[in-house]
Amino acid sequence: MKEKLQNTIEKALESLSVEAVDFVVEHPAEVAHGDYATNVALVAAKNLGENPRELAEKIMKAVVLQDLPEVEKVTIAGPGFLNFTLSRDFYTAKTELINTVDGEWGKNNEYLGKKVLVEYTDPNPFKEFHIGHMFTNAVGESLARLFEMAGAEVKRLNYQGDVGMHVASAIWGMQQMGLTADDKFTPQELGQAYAKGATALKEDKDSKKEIELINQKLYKHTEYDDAVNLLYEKGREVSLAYFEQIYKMLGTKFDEYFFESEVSSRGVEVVLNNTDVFTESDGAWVFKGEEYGLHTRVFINSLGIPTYEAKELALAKMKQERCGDFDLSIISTANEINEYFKVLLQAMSLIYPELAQKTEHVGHGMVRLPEGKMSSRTGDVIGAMDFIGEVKKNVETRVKESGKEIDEEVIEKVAIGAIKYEVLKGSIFQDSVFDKAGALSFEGNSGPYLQYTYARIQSVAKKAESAGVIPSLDNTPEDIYGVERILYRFPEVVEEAVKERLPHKVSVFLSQLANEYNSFYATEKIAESSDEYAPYKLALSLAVAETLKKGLWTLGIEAPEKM
RNA sequence: GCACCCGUAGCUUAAUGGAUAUAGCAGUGGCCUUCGGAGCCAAAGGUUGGGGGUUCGAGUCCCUCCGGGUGCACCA
Repeated sequence: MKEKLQNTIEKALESLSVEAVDFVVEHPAEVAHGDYATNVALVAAKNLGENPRELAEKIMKAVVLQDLPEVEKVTIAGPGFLNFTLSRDFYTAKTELINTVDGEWGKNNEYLGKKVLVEYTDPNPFKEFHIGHMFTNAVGESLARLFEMAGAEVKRLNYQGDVGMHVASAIWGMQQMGLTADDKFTPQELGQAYAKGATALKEDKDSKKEIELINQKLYKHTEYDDAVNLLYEKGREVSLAYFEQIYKMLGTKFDEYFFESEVSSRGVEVVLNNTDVFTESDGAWVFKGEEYGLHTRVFINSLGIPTYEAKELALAKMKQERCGDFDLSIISTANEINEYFKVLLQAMSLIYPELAQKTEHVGHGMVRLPEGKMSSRTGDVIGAMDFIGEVKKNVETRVKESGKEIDEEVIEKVAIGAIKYEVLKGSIFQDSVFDKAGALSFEGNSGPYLQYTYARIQSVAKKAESAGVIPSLDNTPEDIYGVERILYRFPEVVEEAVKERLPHKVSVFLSQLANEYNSFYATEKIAESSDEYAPYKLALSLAVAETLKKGLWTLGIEAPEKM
C-alpha cells in the first residue's frame, strides 16, 4: 500500500510538471491524521518557492482516486501534509489475506533468491557461555530470521576459538585443580579453571611461562605431551556439548561450525602470500591502515602466530568454500571490535576484493553489568544456564500462584522469550546495562506479555468455536478497530527491520499490536453467538494471533498455545 | 592524547528532518455477576546533557563545551 501511494503521488507530480522530489509516506503518530501521510507538498514547495498548502491542494486534486480504491478520503492538514484514510474494505481484505496466505504473511522480496551467511554467537570453548553470548546469539538469530522473511536462503555460522592463550590458561588451571582426562568434569569447573589460569597468567611470572609452554605444545605440536592433549580433547568436547545444550534451549541451529584451529595456518599463508599488502615490522607482519585513515594492526605476531585478523582472512575464504557462492556475509559481534573490522575489511578488499564487498560487520551494543564490564577472567560473569534457570524458576512461581498446571516445556519457552525480548526490544546498536529486573518481569512491554496475548486468543477462539461462532468476513462493523489500523503494517515493519538490521522494529510493532488487541478484547465480545459482528471479530482475532506468532518467530521467540 | 559510539521522564526506552516527543517499569486513582488480571482504562511524570548555528520545521544535521563507553602493535 505504501508503495502504491508513493507511485500514485509521483504520477501526480508528473502530471503537474513538478520535478521529482525526495518525499516520505509514513504513518502519522495521530490516528486522527489518517493512516498514511506524506510531506510531498512541503518538500516540493521548498524547491518551487510556493505556498505548501496551495501546492498540497493541487497535488490532492491530481491524485487520481480511481487508482486508489482503498483510500476513502484525502485531506490537507497542518503546514501542508496530505493525509490518507483507508476504507473499511481495505481492512476487511487484510484480515482475509492474513488468514489465508498460510505462512507467507509478513514476508518480503528484499533478498529473494539470495544466499546470506550469518555468523554469530562465537563462544570460546573452555570459557563460560555467559549472558553476553546469549545477547549476541539473540541478535544473530533474529537477523538470520529477518533475512529468511526477506526471501533469502540463510546459512547460520558459528566460529569458535579453540586455540590460543585462553585455552592454555584453562588447561593449566585444570592441572592445578588436579583434573585429568579420565575425570568427569563440568563446564562450570572449566570456567573456574580458566579464571584460575587467566589470573595466574597476568599475576605470576612462573605460571605465565608454564602456560606459554602449554600453548606451544597445543599450537605447534613441537613437543608431544599426552596429558595435555588428552585434557584438551576432553575439555573441548565437554565445552562444545554444553554449548549445544544451550543452543537447543535458545532455538538456534547452526549449519556450519568453524574453528580457529582450522584457519590458523591458512591465515599465516594468506598474509605471507601477500607481502605487497602487509609489511614486516619488529618481526611481526602488520597492515598499515594509516594510508586509509585507519590504524596499524598486527596480523602475524613476532612468534609467527597469526592474530585474530589473519585468521579472519582465512575464515572468509573458507566460508565461501564450504557454503558455496553467496551474496552477503554478515558477521555479528559486539561493537568493541568495530575498529578492527574496519582495518580487516580494508586489508581484505586488497586481497579478496569480491569477498570484502559482500562482507558486512554488524557491531551490536555490549551488555554491561551494573558493576561494569563482564570478565570471565575474574569470574565476573553471569552464566547463561544459571540465568535461564533463575528466570525459569520465576516463571514457575508465577504459574503456581495462578493455580495453573506446570508444563516444563511452556515454562522454558516463556523464560527464553522473556530473556530474548529483553535483548531485542531496543536497538541492537546501543550498549545496555543488563537489566535483570526487566528480564524477570513479565508485565508490560515484555516477551511473556506478547505470548500471553497469543495464548489468550487461542483460548477465546476455542470458546467461540464451542459457542457456535464461525469466523467470517460477511458482516463487518462500519468503524475500524484500533487494532486493525496497526495490524496491516506488519510486512512494512519486517522489511524496514531487515534493511536496517534492526530487529527491534518488529518488537516495537508487536508491543503496539498486542496493546491494541488487548484494548479491543476488553471492550468487545468475541465468543458470543448473539453478537452480529462476532464472526468478524473472531476472524480479526485469528489474524492478530497469526501476526503475533510470525512476529515473535522473527525474534526467535516461540508462542505457546497455552501458558 | 587521537579515533569511533552514546547522552530523551526517577529507571529502561521509541521516534527514514515533520504535526501535541513513544512506550514500559516504579509510584497514584479506577475496572473482577464480563470470553485468560502475565490484562484494561485514567491522571501524573520532559528545557531530548549545556550553548550556538542551518531549516518553513531539529531529539535527529553542523560547530562548540560537559559527561559516559569502547578501541588505539604483537589477546580475541
